[in-house]
Amino acid sequence: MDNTAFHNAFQEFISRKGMNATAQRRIIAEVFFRFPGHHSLEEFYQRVQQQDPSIGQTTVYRTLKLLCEAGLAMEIHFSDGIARYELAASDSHHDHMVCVACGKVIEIYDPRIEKIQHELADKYDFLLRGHVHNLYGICSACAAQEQRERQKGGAPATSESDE
Amino acid sequence: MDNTAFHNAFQEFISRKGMNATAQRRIIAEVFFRFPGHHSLEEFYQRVQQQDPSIGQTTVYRTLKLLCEAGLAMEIHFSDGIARYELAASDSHHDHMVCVACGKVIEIYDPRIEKIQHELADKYDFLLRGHVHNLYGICSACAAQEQRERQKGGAPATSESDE
DNA sequence: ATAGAATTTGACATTCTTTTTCAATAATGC
DNA sequence: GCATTATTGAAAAAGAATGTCAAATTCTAT
Repeated sequence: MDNTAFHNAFQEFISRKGMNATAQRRIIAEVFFRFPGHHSLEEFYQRVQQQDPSIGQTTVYRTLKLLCEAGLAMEIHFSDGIARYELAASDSHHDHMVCVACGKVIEIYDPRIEKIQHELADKYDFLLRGHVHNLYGICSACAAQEQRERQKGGAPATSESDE
Repeated sequence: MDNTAFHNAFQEFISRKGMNATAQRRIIAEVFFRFPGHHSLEEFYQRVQQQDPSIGQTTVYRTLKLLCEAGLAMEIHFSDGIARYELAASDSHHDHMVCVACGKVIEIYDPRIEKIQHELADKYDFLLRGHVHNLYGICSACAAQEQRERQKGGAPATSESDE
């Protein structure tokens, strides 16, 4: 996969803001564009460390924010309170099915939803920059588990491990 | 509006877990059911304080978590890192249009999306418990503002007030 | 009603993440 | 090369979420 277009867009944003292109920013953007999925600051920091151990966490944090400002990244939240960052390219999608019992995340995609989103943005006169769409539920494995729990005891403090 | 059904559901959940019904829990649930929209812990705490100043923040926090566990509340996140809680009733919706420039939030609703969500849940074999659907963009007012900024100076540190 | 056991509460402490600060470093323009 | 300005990274600060624990409350069984 070639991320030249992303790098160019970031470069363009940087210079439009009158900022400098630095080695750190390039490396962090590189890692961000090449590391698919939704990851926390910590996870990106780990990856960046492997490329260049001298880069600090603060710089990774700031560069991720910068990527968000540039419209290239999106900050997303599931339900654990940790911010995650994801590529905000038009051909990437931000629809997730999250199991509230085991935390499993499945990426989902439905073109009809994309279409409706654009309609809604038009209706409310918004310039759409991105979206977060999370469906929360119980996956089949956890549902079966819960079923078993419930059949066993009458109502014995219904499993603490709900989170 | 009558929230008896909600109170009953909460009561039922409480006793099913073998917990006690207390005045605090009743008051907090009352405030939660009567205070429409999506609010932070702090906001609920303020409201609860007005009803009964002796109730502590910790208890509000715990009761909101409890309401989530009971499936009556949902924890939602926009992009400021603060958890908000919203009624998770089947006839309430969790679709928001958020302006990333001024922070304005508009509630949106489209029955087609609801329908597709159920289809997707079926497809991936999930028991749907709720969802969060946020569209991020620039509202018309902020878009106009941004346009003006851009035309003025060439690229004078393009407005710090981006958040 | 009342004692005893268990739960709940609320102030405070702790943990964890996010954000700011500031001196040192690096880049840029002259 | 030198002065100016931006950037970096360690550490501190701020802020939110969660844990602790003694005191208060609730429940259950007399």
